[in-house]
Amino acid sequence: MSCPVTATLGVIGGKWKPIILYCLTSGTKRFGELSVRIPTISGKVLTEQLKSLEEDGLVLRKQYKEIPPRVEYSLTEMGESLSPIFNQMEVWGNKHVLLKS
Amino acid sequence: MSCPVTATLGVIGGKWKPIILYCLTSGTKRFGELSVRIPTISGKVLTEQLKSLEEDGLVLRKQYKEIPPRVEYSLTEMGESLSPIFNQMEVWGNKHVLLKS
DNA sequence: GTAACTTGTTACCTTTTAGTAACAATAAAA
DNA sequence: TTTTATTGTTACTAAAAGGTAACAAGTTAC
Repeated sequence: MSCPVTATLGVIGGKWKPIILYCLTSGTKRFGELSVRIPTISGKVLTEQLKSLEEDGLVLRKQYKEIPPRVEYSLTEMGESLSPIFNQMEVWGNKHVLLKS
Repeated sequence: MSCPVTATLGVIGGKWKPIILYCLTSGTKRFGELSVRIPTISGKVLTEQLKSLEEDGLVLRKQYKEIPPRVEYSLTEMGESLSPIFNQMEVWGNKHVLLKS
């Protein structure tokens, strides 16, 4: 594949990944915190997407051996490097969607 | 909805819209040209997505009354304003995906 | 001793999304 | 006169994605 945008979308594209990644740009979050911030995603799907992001090296999963379980998700360096994309989305959304209504 | 990134993704998110929009950043394209540049999308879905993008004011559809039909798609001013987002995706894709292999 | 806490997994079912094939329309080329 | 060209639409089918509910595990609080 020679198109860099297609390549990027292959990793961060889809219905849920961008929002999950964006949530993590404001710092480490537990599973439950992510669920609260993204209320429309089901637990099953959140688990699946986080696993996929971890496999792609964008998200770090840190599990504490406690009961009840505690798991923290954060961005890797590669995940952090996505921030310019989300910054631009933020700028655009403020200008073209939120200020419209 | 108060999150600008969620707002942006509501308009340009999904499996196909980003790539269609990105294709159009390099200028007006006919339906057939888009099909060639995005070979994995079926005609049905391309029609559906273009219609949705048109309804959201990102894409302009210009139909010529000729036989065989000729239809040209281009970005509106609002669609053009997305380019910083795609530029950042281009930068990221080159750096983190394409140069890896 | 029983319930609640948290982060999952799994099985099953529903919904959404997407693919395929047939059809339309008509002027120009073969 | 039959085929080709282009951009769709529609009906039907297949695949992907997502939702729900049950279950697990062990410590702490009731």
